[in-house]
Amino acid sequence: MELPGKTVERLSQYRRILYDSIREGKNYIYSHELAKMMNLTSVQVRRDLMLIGYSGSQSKGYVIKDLVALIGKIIDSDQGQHIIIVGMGNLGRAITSYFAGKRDKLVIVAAFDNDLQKTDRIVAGIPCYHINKLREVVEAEKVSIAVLTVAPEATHDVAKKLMEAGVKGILNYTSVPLTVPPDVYLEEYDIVTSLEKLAYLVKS
Amino acid sequence: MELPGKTVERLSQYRRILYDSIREGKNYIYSHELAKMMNLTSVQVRRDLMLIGYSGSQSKGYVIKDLVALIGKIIDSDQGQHIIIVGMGNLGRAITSYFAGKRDKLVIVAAFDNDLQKTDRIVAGIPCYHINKLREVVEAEKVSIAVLTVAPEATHDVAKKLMEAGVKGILNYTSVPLTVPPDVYLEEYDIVTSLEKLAYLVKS
DNA sequence: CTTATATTGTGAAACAAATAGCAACACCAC
DNA sequence: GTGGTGTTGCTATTTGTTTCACAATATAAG
Repeated sequence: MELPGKTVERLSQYRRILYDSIREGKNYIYSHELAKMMNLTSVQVRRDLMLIGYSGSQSKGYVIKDLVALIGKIIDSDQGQHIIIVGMGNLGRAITSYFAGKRDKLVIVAAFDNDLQKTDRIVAGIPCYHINKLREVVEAEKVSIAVLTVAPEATHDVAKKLMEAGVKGILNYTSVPLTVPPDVYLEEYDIVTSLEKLAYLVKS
Repeated sequence: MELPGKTVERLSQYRRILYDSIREGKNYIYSHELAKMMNLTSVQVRRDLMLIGYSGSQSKGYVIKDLVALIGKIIDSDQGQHIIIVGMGNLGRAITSYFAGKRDKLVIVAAFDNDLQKTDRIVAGIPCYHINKLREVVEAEKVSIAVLTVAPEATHDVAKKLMEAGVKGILNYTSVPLTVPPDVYLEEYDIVTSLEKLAYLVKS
């Protein structure tokens, strides 16, 4: 099953909201309720759920627990996936502490930096190694995803090392656009670009 | 002129790359060179430039200086725009130090927090106020854009305050989806969602 | 039982974005 | 000059995503 990227993003967010609903004691939810909480239309919610083949009850809506389980089957891997943070500056630390323990199936297992002050220690709760141990750790820990928060000038070099070590997903927070082969997946979010886009929109 | 959102994002990135090229002493650039640096096709570059009405020379390519100037006319406001960071935790500080001085026409003028340890001081180079001074500062400094990095439970409340104070663009880095009226622009980037999307892609 | 209401599920239309294809043109080598 | 090459600019097409419109269905009320 080949899901549109946007749908996958929304599934992740549906799940988070549904966890909250479960915590509040809800068992069922209507498409328009979920839509309202996510600031989109009920049609879009139903379309997304149709794409993953989930059916609700026409009077009670969707069974939250079942839906969460199905989203889990789609997004999560049974054995979980291991993540590393490369570049333990402000942003790297922020992401690490923010994410810590948020998801069962996604675990940040290590961080890397080239600053000897930070390496071979626990930083923000996870072990931080020198960048030259990257390959070793990636292979030993079976790391599949890397978050890239290094300085711009190091980006290309580090990205190359990551791919050579076998990382298949890169979340690039640097301002340098990357090129990856087709078997590697890349998500890029640049703060300056986001702010400039807003500046353009606000201006008009 | 109504530009596609994706085109605006790319324009921001073209400009950054073009600055580098100028620094290297280049005066002209071909669509395929720019495309290669950004990991897209030359057709896409030319179409973006067509949309903003820029014409290059058929043999020498585009005049970098002129192109940068035109992108500036589209994205920047003459008088510049003022930005605030709301929530001076790890992420807020990371964004502040990362962005500081990166752009002439976009200036971070203040930060806000509810932690008295951080307020009424300079944090990461900018003045940090208590959140209850938000409206006052937004009006005094003519702030048009806010970066939201507060705790999830405070998100809705703070977003409401921002809009009441007259902020027209919100960059939401919290995990809580926001709803905004049509005259306010919103960009949302959630780390968990990005990682889960990668997890889905890597899995298959 | 019948009707009114609220919901899901989905084909079709509309919209947005990326890609392909090609004419027009400038330059170079000869 | 003339032909070859490499480039831009633009139209048409394809692809991906969202929205519309409505049939089907379950429930509740009369």
